[in-house]
Amino acid sequence: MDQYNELPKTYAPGEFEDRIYQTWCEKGYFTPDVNNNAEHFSVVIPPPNVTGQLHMGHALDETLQDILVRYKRMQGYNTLWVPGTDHAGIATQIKVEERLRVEEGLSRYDLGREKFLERVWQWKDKYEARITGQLKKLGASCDWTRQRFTFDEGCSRAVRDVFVNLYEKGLIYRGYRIINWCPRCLTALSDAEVEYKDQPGHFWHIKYPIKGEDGYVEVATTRPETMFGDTAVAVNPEDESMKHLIGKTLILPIVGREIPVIADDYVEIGFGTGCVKITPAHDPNDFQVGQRHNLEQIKVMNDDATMNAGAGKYEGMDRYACRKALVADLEAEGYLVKVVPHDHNVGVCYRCGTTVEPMTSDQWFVKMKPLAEPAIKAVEDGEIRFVPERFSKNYFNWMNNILDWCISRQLWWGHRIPAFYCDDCGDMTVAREDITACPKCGGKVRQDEDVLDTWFSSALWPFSTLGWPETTADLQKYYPTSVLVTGYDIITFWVSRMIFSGLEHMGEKPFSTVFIHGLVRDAQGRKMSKSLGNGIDPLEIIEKYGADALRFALSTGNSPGNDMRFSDEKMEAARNFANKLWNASRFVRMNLTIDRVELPTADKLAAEDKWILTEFNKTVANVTNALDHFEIGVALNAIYEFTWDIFCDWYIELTKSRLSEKETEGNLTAQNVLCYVLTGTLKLLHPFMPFITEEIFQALPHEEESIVIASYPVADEKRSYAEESLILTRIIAAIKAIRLRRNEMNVVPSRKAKVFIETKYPESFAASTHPFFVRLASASEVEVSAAFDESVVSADNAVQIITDSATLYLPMSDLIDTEKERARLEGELKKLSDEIERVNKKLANESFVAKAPAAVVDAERAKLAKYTENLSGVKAALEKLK
RNA sequence: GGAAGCAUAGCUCAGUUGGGAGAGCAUCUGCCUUACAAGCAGAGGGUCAUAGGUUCGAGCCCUAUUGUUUCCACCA
Repeated sequence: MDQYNELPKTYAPGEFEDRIYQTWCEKGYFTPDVNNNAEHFSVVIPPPNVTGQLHMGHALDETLQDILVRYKRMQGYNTLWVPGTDHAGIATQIKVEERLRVEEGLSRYDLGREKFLERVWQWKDKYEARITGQLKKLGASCDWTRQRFTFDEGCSRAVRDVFVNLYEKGLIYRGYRIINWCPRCLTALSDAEVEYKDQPGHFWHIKYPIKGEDGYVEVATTRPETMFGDTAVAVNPEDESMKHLIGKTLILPIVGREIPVIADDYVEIGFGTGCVKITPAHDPNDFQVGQRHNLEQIKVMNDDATMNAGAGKYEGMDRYACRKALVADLEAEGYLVKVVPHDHNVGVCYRCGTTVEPMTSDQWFVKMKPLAEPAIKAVEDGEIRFVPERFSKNYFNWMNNILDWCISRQLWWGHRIPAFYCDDCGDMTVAREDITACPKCGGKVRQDEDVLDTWFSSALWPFSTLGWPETTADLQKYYPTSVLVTGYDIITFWVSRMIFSGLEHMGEKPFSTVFIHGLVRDAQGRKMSKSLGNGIDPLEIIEKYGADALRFALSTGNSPGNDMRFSDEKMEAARNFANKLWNASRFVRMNLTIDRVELPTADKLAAEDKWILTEFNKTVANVTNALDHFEIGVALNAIYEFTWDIFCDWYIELTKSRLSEKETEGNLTAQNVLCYVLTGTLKLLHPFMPFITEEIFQALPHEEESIVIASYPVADEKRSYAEESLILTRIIAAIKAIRLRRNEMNVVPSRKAKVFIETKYPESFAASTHPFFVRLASASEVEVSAAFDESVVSADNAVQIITDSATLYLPMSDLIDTEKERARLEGELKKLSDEIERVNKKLANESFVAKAPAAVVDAERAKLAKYTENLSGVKAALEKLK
């Protein structure tokens, strides 16, 4: 045993986690051989944004991935986990701008595009390194030789190719459309990037005078300042009360411009005033109406949401200042009918929270319908599967109603759109390589200033990271990837776009399974967020409890798609489990003399050995089954229960007597079984808690160089002994019964007493003469007999305990309160009678006996027999008490 | 407005083909039984949201209701 490490007295994860991770990397365990013929299992990491550091949500996501990846690696798959980060265009740019403003008082314009981008790259390097460090701390078994970044050279190449391909197929176009505009970030946003928040607001009812008449039309609006862009008022053609207005001309108050009344069924009869002001340049619905009626689009705001010349005397005012001033003026001039409070949903920028302004603008779009169709089909046909399945509804809902995707962003940090405009002839060229001269006239060209939506590059992640557009060995081996692990909050942004991108550009789905997890919430169930300040830093947790404990806490009780709460209590429970495993291993380690483990043949195994092997194999089957179904929490729970409740609480105790007899065959057998089961348990647990399992693995006799590359246990039927395990079931029941009775009688454990056992299974209890039983029965000595021997013990001086397989007599008359004992027995009598009645009723039910499976009926009959027997035992005991 | 999830012990949650409900924490009792007090041995505690239905049998399947969370759409 000398060649193996000792285990220090206390579990101190900080002492070994970093060291172990470094060794793993040096040994190259995480770098698969692409030429290995084994079936592949590949995962691409959802690339964290380089905006900052990892939070608990990431820790959960990475932990789940690592569990799957390590599991499959141990099962012998050619396993690859590609790590990387996302440039996160708008989010990162905001961060860097913010820091520039705070620290240097500069804007990005002060620096200029090139210098500003240099700063962003510096930022990226810093945070990418930080994120990488965190992943390593967490134990993520990523292949760092294949690390990628959405804005690295290869990914940029992929983006460029995809853009040109789609453009050439007519699936990317440039158009003057209405888009969501963030006046703070000064960029267009896609529909997915707008969040809706309930805000209190008002309906302002305004009079629009009818030209040539005394009357007026009353319109209601939540955004009066857009009035300057009105080019019509619409009414529903079916609305009898409004019909007479159609075709008339109105005069915009304050402005004095003339606009027509048009008919459009977009207007809902009965809602509001029945008249809707139409502002095609500042409202998506009005834009549609405007298209149908060929209305002029008048933009009344600048990019920063101040009013432009279209707003006349309000030019230069902020939109809200303008609103206030305008309303005041309308009121003063008698145009304001009333103001009604009205709560409504306001779209805000998902990055900065500023209220977005719908605006017409020149932008690039991806035509979605043709791309969405095959993507919908792939999920419908089950080629791609969501776990849990219900999230596919989410996906269908989004994909079926999808509108064209606005992909251009007026930012600097991102993939520049490869469109070149000629100064001379005005032609536009979309090119795979940068050009300087116009292919048509040779004139000087300038590249489009805009960059692409950051999700445009993330959409390509499953194949761009494997080398596409080159046909690399990695791409051939590892695409399509096996599982994508991510939160439900990102299905529309990312998952859906990866699916249609993979199908379009690779001709094949990007992954087979989408494993969805929930959010990590705080102890009160709130979302963790910066503004609430309730975020928990995974590094702090690792510092305090260790990475294994964090991983345990995140995976215990985890069920697919459900949110989870994170709390100190959970961390303590996790750390306690690690500590338990540590100490159990330390116990095994200090009793070892063997330096090689060989499971003894069945004839040498003691009853408890057969029992623990049987239980172990049951656990293996349960764990693998759960993992195969992504039931992470269920799998871990099975390991937890086996480790603590079965292995530690019973088996280790059961081996103590043999371990104390040095150099006997029994001792060696116990050592081997202990080692075999403990090592197997470590392997089962390794995907969940990689560090502690490796540290202990190295301290025990082992064949494989590292537990990382050891093979995952397979349930071994030949090493399961169901029948002989009943022996332990009987003994454990007896021990528990004795403990309970002594506890009820307030007998201190140190007080020794004899136990007499009367049983139908003397062979089972023969084992109980073994010293371990003495120990376990809490300081009792044991005598077994097939029949009750009045001469040794009588009811007058003994407590009787009746279990399924034996009657136990504890001669403790001096400790017993007779009345108490009688009450207890009567309680028992009542309980048994009730049970017998219940079972009798059930068995008397003819349809139950006829229709229920035979096994179930037999089980009930067996129960009845057992209860009846126990009942007579209790009756006899009561009799004797008298 | 459309859709989905959740509702189980005081708290946080498991419960995988329907066969008399479990864990962790908390509470109570007793233990320093030399691997572990980050521990050991026990105990108490639940009309499985409500009402119907299917079934011999429902925490689990179906319907409705209530509460709650989330996603999508969005009415000027």
